[in-house]
Amino acid sequence: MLSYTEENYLKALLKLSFQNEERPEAGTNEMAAYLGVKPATATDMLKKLKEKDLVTYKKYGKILLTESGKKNGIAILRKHRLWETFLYEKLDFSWDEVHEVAEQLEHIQSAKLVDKLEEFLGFPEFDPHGDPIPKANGEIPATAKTLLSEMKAGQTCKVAAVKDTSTLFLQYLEKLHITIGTTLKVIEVIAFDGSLSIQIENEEPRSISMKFAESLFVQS
Amino acid sequence: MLSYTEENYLKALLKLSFQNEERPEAGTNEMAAYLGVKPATATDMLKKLKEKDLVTYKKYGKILLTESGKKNGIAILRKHRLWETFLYEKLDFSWDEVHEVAEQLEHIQSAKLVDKLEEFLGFPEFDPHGDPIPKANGEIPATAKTLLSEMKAGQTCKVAAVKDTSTLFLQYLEKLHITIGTTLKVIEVIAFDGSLSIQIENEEPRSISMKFAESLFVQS
DNA sequence: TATGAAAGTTAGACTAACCTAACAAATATA
DNA sequence: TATATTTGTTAGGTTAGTCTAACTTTCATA
Repeated sequence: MLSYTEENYLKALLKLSFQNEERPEAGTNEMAAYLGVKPATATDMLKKLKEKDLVTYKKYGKILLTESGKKNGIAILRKHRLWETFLYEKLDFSWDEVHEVAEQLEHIQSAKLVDKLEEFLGFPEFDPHGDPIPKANGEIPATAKTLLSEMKAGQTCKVAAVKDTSTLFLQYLEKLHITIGTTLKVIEVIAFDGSLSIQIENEEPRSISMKFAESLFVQS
Repeated sequence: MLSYTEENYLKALLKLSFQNEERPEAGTNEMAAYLGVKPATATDMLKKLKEKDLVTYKKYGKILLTESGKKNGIAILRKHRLWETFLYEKLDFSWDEVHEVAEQLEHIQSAKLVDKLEEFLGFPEFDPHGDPIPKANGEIPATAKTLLSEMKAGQTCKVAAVKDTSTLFLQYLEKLHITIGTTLKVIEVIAFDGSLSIQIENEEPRSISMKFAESLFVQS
């Protein structure tokens, strides 16, 4: 049985490994920063996780999840994303409100609960942010990797997922009526600053920044 | 903000106060036994709760919830019973499985979550065990107080709530096809041992023990 | 009403998760 | 390559919640 905190370390490591596929290992400071604790605290916990064979860890070395650690981490991510979906779909939470509550709900211990919840939601493949929901067996559905910023003028695409899940960005998306599945047409690409002119569904074209275009995954 | 443990102490005290309306106060040992900790541990925590003005506590004295403590306790009970209802109604959990998971879910912090959940469930007044679900304002719906054992031969009633929520009893009820709302007719009362012969809906009459009859609340 | 049992408290210790301050290793760069 | 910066570790301390063992108060009853 893993503690609340141990689970958070595993999830953090998993998320960090997703952020950079080529380099799935993380450093102590990186972990600490991600979790909002001091590096000394992370060092202690990493030793403990190593004892439990959840991570590979050597003094001054990089940290990597073991098979067991990965399995556990994925299980937590699965719960997190299923709960996010529940909050969004069934309880009418907005895009930017689901994360905080799901952070708590993901630690509820009950195998039956997760599986029943998944069934209740109709076995969704993606959460409200477009992130893939791991299956009970640990499989993770394939996901779009194309950024809106990679699109060329004239191309049409659909919003597949958000890369940046900060409240500010999510609220901005809501204001623009952009959600998962929204159709976007790239009207013009401004070479000068990487900004784009896009058409959201059938609305008037509007300009968005490069930062914005690099924060949305799309599917053409 | 209350800790997980503090919340459990408040809920325990509230439940103990319901068990005996005339005597809403509890003792240290009683609390400790209920929570599965040692009396010394309870003493420590009670001092802490007193500092926070959640209970009235004096050395060697009885313990009582303050207004604030009661309000907090009721809020937790509300969450517990709403989650139980969710698990039973929406996720197909059985009568005896809901409690354990709800014990965890009741500690999730989000005012919005509770209220949205209540709305999603259609503002239920009673949980799967027939216990009243406190409203957002702290009001607790009135509840049946008549025990099946108080019924006389010939009387008909409906099951309103279970007094004993032990797994063994709940599973036995399921086996007998008794649930909240089931109609029971008392055929005969055996003076010798307090056992009853009852008819469950339209099934053949069967005999139940006094212990059984004292564990079910009914409404005539 | 004196006294032994029951109920409750205190003192001291442990663990998990955190911290700060000081130090050590690794890495980047002048 | 020597050194400064970054990264990571160690040592020692804190808090919440728990424990055991010894002690004190209260209460029931002989």
